Amino acid sequence: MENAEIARLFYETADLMEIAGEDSFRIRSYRNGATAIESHPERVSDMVQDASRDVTTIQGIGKGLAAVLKEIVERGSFARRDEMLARYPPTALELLKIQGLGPKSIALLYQHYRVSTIDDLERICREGKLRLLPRMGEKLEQKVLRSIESYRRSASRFLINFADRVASELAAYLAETPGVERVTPAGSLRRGKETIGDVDLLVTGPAPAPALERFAAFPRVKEILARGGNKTSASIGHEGLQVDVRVLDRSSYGSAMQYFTGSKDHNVALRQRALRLGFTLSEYGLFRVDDQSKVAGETEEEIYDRLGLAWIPPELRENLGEIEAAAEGRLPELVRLDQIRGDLHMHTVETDGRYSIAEMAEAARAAGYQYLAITDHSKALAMANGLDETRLLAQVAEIRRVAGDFPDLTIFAGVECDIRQDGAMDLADDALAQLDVVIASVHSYLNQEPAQMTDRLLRAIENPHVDILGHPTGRLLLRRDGYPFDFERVAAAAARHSVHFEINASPERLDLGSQLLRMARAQGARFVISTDAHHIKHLDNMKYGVWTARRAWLGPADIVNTLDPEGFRGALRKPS
DNA sequence: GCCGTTTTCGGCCCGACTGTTTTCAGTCG
Repeated sequence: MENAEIARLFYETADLMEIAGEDSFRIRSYRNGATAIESHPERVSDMVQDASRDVTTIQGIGKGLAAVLKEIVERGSFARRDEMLARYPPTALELLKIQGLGPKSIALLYQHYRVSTIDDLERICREGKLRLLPRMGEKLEQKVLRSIESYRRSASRFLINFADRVASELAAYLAETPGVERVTPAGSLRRGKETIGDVDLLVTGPAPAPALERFAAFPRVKEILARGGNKTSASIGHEGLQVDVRVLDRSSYGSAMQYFTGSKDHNVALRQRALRLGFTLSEYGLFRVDDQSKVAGETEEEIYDRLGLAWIPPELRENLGEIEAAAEGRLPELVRLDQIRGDLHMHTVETDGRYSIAEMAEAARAAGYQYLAITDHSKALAMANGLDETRLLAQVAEIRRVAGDFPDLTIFAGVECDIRQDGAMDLADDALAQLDVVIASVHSYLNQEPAQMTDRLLRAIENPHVDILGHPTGRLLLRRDGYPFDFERVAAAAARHSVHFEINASPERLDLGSQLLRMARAQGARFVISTDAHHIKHLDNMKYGVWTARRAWLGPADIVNTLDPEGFRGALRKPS
């Protein structure tokens, strides 16, 4: 069983326990355990089955959860989960996603009205029955109805490029307020998470408060959700992205940045550390416990410093070992956007791109790159007018010709070759042999059995011409899960054959994601970050790929396209 | 249910806002 699946059982049970009103510390232990399992680089179910291994060596797993793990591996569930599911239907968990309702209210709704689905909840609200329950009223009823609508519309998450664009636009708008000095995004956007639930903007300066008024007057505000002296929340645009704007005093700007950047798990661990050292940490600063005197707050650096830690890059703040690493001075050197020297996956008008080879090269030059690879689709992707061998070789000649006009750039001739149903390449080996770079990607038959998909990918990796595995899981964020396969086996094979995994920087993919990247690196794999550009403006997406790599603790040495053109050429495999 | 530089027992992160109440529980981040 995969770690993600075990973690899901833990999270689900913890949520149900919360509705059941069980001990909150025990619930926290289940959640901590889930996080630990989720991010563990090796399959925990394998450890459970190996008598010589001990799962309690994993931080957050003790005797109790070890027994639970054993039960899960044996029969796919465990006693406490079964007991919870007997008390509350699993659909009740969905109600936790409705804003304004928490576990207590959900328990109450279930007790009084047997509400266990979103549809039940909507009916109860419409009938005016929610307001009859203790501590609930008409306003909550309206809020819940609005929240149901928004939940149904979008499942309330957004692609990172959309959130990033809204944040930049608003930051520029708010920065024009007199008295405002700085506007900075915090939250999951600053951490570079794959998808974003809402955007936090922090505003400071000599007199920042008027920024809240200006925010409320922003033309694209759809609905004001909350309005206080320090914070205004609104949903923006017809998409309804929630943006929270907070105004802050300069003296606590650093602590607020730290606090609102999160993640929650990182902050909890940091506050625990603060307490051990005799401090208490909040969004207002770091204070001594004994006399409440403030010791830090203006900058994040001084807060981390007073806690005996190096400053931790936001992408690492998930409480996945970064605090320990910062304490011991062994934070990794993370790859930076300015270290990327080439983009290795892009399409042209020859298939489904919008620009010519020369225009793409021009855009790559403008992005400051030393090289690029033209990698159009192969013939199996008929819908995209994919290339057969003849057209491909003609394009190679054309690439070589255009390259003459760009003496300062290396233009690699490549292809994004389909991996066929059985793992064969869509183009003949002698054609692939003419190319500098071959990306192999799956675009069809996504519903194969995991074992079949594993064999398919392994066969592709074994083809001596293949250099890169393109968007390796095929996922589309918020739309489609990746196809399942034995990731560890594929990663080990990729490492063995020097086939690099692509980190596809398209915000719709971000594939591989940070979780699998860490597993792949543990197997010895290396990576390229590419944009899969179909348009010159897509080259700008490189930064999202870099964020994803950073979230996986990857450094420049892990990323092959940080090398110069000759170095990169050398890192490609040579057919033996 | 976890964990240990004070601890194998007794702790376990912090504050604002909302709506419903008149002193605060629940939710949220």
